[in-house]
Amino acid sequence: MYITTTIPYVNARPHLGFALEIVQGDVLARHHRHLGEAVRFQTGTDDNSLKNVLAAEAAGVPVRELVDRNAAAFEALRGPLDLSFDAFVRTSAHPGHRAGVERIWRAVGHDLYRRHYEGRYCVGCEQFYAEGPCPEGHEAPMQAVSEENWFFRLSRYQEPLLGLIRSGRLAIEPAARRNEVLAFVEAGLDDISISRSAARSRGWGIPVPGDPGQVVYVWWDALANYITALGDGDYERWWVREPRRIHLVGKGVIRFHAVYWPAMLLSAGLPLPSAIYVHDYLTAGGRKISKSSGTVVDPVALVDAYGVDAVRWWLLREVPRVGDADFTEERVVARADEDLANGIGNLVNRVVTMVHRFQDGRVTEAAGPVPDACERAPALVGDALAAFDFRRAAAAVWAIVEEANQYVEATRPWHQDPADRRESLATLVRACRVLAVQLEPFLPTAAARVAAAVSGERLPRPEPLFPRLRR
RNA sequence: GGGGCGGUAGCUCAGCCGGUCAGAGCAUCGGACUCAUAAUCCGUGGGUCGUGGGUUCAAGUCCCACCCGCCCUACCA
Repeated sequence: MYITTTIPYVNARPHLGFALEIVQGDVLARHHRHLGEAVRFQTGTDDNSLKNVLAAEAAGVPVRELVDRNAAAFEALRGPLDLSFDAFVRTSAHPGHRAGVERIWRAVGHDLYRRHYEGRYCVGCEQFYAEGPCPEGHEAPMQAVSEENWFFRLSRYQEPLLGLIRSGRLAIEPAARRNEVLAFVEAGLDDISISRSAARSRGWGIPVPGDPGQVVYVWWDALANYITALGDGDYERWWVREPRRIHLVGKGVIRFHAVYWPAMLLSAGLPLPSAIYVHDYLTAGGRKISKSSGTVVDPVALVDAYGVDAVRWWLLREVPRVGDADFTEERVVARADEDLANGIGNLVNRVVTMVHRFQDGRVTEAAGPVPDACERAPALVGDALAAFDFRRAAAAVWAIVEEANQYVEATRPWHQDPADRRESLATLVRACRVLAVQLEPFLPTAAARVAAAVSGERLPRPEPLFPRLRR
């Protein structure tokens, strides 16, 4: 399975919204590796946008410097968020990217033409708008643009796209997003400008092959990363032979991924992604996350404050598949205390403590069945993740904890005779081991701690696995 | 203007093709237990399922209109 996240602009440091996407990708990647499948999980940064140029100008630093610094901050999410991406692609630095963009440009040459264009461009969106203020609320004034650009005959691909999307060969999830894209395509597609003058780009970006006065439109450039970052051999492996090529994207960039990108690929005669999963946004305290309103949440600071387990768990356990989710630190803390400290941590702790108190740390193999949730979890998690429902998947893992605690209450090992107790504790230890396995894609380090706490014939001394964050 | 998605217990939400669907979790209250990070387990509370019509033997569950929120799209003025 080939999984990608979008590659964010690096005009600023990463915020929690991107953390959501990359953690979701990480869970998918870990889950499928767990199943023994070959996985490539790729992320990166969009270095070439005009937005980055303007941010650098505003900060009074060279573009290269600002881009390098912020891109490093994105790549550095790996540690704090426990990410397992296999490749990190920077569009201004990856050795194969520029050549790949040029190759694609030439491959779609039959669909390109030059045309004078006038429009109003929102740098915040990296997109043209008809009139009125930027619908996304970006404050930078619209740029009146009048220049000759390269255009792509998107209009040719209306019917092919409709066929692909309707047939499901290009899956778009959730269904509401698929319908949204269909409605957009059915309304008719205009050709799109895919270059800008080098002057307007301040010389930043990838020059149009054979036309150094023009720079490739940043979206065209950025989308290409999904295949340019694959070397020749990997391209074949991951974009041609691999049947599952999945893009994780936010709702704001759906059109680029579900319309422009597939059309590019069709024009170039290349395979399309197999699925696009569109997640919605996080809000912070009920407000849209934005720099201007001071609602930006730094995922690294959150991890510093509450730990990676609390942050990942909240993102996975509470963010719904459809619809925005509201972030507050209180919810992160409450969820962590409830599920991690009082739930998983306490369960493992009470089980291991009993094993030590009653059996000197020794545990045997369980003869009887484990709680149902242990048996059901793998299938439930698999089904939920196949539907990109991370919350439902996390709930299936959580059910193990719930049933194991119920098992403790039902058997009351401290009142059992030694033989029965040995069986009860063996069952509980086994349940904890299953829990550790199932938890791994979601909370890799926590899962390792759980596994270590219940491994071996003689268990280590119990230690709290999760700190209580409040109370 | 057109299209789409939501509006279900205090909060967050499940409820697919109509007939135990009026539910779960949290919070509240009560009880149990003592192995555990005062953790855990059990029970309880009752909300006209946005509003008004309609179809049906039967509607959160289908149809129509309207109100509210959000999204996509187009832009009349």
